[in-house]
Amino acid sequence: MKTQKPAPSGDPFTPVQSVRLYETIIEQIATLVREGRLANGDRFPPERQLQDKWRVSRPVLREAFRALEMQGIVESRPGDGRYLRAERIPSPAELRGLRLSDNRETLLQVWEARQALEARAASLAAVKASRAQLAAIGRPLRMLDTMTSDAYRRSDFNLEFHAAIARASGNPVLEQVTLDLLGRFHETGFRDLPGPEDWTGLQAGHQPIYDAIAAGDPGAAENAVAAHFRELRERLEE
Amino acid sequence: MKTQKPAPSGDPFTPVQSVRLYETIIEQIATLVREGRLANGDRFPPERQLQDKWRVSRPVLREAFRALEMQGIVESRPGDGRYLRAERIPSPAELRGLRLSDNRETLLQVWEARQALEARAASLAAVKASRAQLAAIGRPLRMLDTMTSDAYRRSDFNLEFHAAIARASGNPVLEQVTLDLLGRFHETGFRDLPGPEDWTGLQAGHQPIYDAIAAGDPGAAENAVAAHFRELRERLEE
DNA sequence: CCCTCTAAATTGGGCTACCCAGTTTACTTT
DNA sequence: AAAGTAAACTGGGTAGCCCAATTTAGAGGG
Repeated sequence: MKTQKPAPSGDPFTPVQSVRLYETIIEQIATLVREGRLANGDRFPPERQLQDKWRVSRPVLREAFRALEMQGIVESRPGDGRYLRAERIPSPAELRGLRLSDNRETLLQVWEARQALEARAASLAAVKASRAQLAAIGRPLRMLDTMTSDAYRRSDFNLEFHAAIARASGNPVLEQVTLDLLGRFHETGFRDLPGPEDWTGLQAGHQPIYDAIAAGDPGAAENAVAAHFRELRERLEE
Repeated sequence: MKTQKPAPSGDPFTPVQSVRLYETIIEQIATLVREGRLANGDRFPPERQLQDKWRVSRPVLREAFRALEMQGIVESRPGDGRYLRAERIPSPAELRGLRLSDNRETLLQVWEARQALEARAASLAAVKASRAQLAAIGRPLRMLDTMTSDAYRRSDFNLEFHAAIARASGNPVLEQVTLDLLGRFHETGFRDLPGPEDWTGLQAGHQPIYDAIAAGDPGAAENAVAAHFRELRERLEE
């Protein structure tokens, strides 16, 4: 942490979080789709037209479309138009992605979701992992073993280890979702958690996972992941 | 499907997908964070200053920040400034969310990830579901049973059923991730899949899940979900 | 000296108007 | 009828302006 401003959020009266215009525009678009006035491959009306219909400026319109564009819901083709690339528009809550506070509870929740996903990933990896992918899993493990004190880089290697397993599952969807949670997990204070001294314990939990995958035993891999999470969970709950 | 323009994408030479300015700005921001020049609670430099430093217009800056804002990575406070609300900025690929094509393969991948998550969710729901939540699971099931031909509304009830289980898990993170996949699954052509005639088979797969949750048996719930997915998967693979 | 109140500076939210480059469309020409 | 060309249209991007909320600095009073 750096300057770490006091995070001005201590006011008792709720911040009310005024609604941004671009959000209401996203709502409008969602309505458009929900009512069936626009289907999957269709082209949106041009900016200038929507701007007129919804009474907002072009920049605001573009903010909304940009946000949807990044989610893969809309595709923009310069000189051509914008196209719907989804069957439905997720609710604002879904679009927002999950907002995690960094209390112990949400940490455990992320943990739980990760366990479900990574157990599966490990199981698949045990069957499908290539030699290169196996090496990718082993590398951060060895680094983790070698490193001594640098907690920051250690946490990176921990992330790398789990990411490598997700990748080795051969399922891009599983991988992306796991990566996402991995990221959010990092946010939610990775270093708070294992006592700074028992990094060896962490490593001890990783090794069996690697071994099971290397041995090509999906059941063992799944169990090893479950055991790893269970142990860290217990350490966390006390 | 409606007008369904021919989806102008058949050109052999790759579309190259020119990089948008706002994406490069996101890269810049990510770099800022990666290099440690900005940490979690910190405030960003003001728009006018970044605009000067990065040589882009304010609208472009705002598009970038808006996109990050929707992901919960940045918080904007009018009259105050923008704050980092994450430990790291996801890679562009992660930010993009997953782009799914609607071939059979990605469908199976989504399937796999869903199975991992929903089995867990059902297991948790069996232990923690309240009466109201149980009712919420049962309702779409009954509707599914009653309805006859309207495939569209049927698919909605199917979604509702799975969403209710995710919610009953009591784990918001698990719920959100599942919901996200559920949405993408819908995109990827829900109706292609079960033969339009054996909706009863679908219902037959749902019932045991409900029963196991109602009975408070986590193991049975997990197995019921696994069986349900396995069956549909087989039907899909042929 | 400290607290309170006020006014100016700062910051994000939003709009208007303009220019540019790629695409499509319509029209002319061959 | 086919090919070529110019105009119209569309998203990408910029510049400059105003507004409201917030912070900050300073004046004033105890």
